[in-house]
Amino acid sequence: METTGYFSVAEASARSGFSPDTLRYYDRLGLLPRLRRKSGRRAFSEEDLATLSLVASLRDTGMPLASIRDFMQASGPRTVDTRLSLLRRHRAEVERNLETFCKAKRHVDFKIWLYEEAKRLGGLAKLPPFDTLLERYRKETGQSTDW
Amino acid sequence: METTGYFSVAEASARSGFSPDTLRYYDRLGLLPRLRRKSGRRAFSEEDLATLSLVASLRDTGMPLASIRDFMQASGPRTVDTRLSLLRRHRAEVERNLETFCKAKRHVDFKIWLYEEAKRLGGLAKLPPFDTLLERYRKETGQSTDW
DNA sequence: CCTTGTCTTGAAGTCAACTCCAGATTACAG
DNA sequence: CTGTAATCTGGAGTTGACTTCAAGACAAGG
Repeated sequence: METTGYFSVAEASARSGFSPDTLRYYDRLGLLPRLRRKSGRRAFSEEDLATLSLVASLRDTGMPLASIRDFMQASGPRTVDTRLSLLRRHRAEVERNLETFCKAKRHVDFKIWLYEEAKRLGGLAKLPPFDTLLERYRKETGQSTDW
Repeated sequence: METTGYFSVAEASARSGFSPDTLRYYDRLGLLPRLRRKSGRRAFSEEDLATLSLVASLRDTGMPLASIRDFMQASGPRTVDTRLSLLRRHRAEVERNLETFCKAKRHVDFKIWLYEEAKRLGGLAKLPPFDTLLERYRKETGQSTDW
């Protein structure tokens, strides 16, 4: 149990949402350079948990683990500059991914609308020509169809 | 060259953005059930290109290729119902992914703000306590900090 | 007709991110 | 003190999505 201000792998797993195996894997990859050991066993501090939360966010926005490692291992007098530069580069990438994602989502939304329309009319065969459908969709939903 | 209304792998690649190898791979997985052959070679129709565009959107929103195959192979009298149900299930997933993604992005945005602040103050060590920083960030940017 | 470029296949290789395993060690409850 | 549960390590296995390869087929231009 947590009495020392440090957490075991199992506790860190419960608090971070990563599996124990994934935590050990991340440690091995060097994603947690400040993680300490107590008699051979990993002892996660609050700071390590905060690091894990950032790891999750970077990973969830598509940053490769190798880049997360580079970020986490940045140290020395230029730490701030290095990290800022890595984060800004990543944010640009994230912006592009979000754009791609939303565009693709709009395509999926249109397809759902289209099959709902087909269902209402009683079959795919009964749908009007594609151009007409696009027109109607834009009119009814106000969505752009730029995919 | 395109004279027959059909496209070779290379042409379909140019028009879809998928590599020729990826197109053959997708065909092998069954993502293009309506794709035909002319004397042994793949002949992509306009319809196939439209299918590929949807494949891209489904993939870009995180649908596994096996699920895309299931969607594309749905046929028979219940095609519309089957596809609608798959698409709706997927959209729910997409909604969740988008939520996760945006939350993670906000975390990254905050980190950038934090390192900019550290730079302005002349080092990480000069930053005020974390709670204070969160407060300031919320005030200055109007962003929630729910990560 | 012949060369050249594009296509075909099935199989193997790659890569990222886990995930699992075996065998050894150690902390803690009874 | 002893048994059990959690941890450790190094390494192997898995999954998904490609990517590359080798060997053969064939169409079109010169």
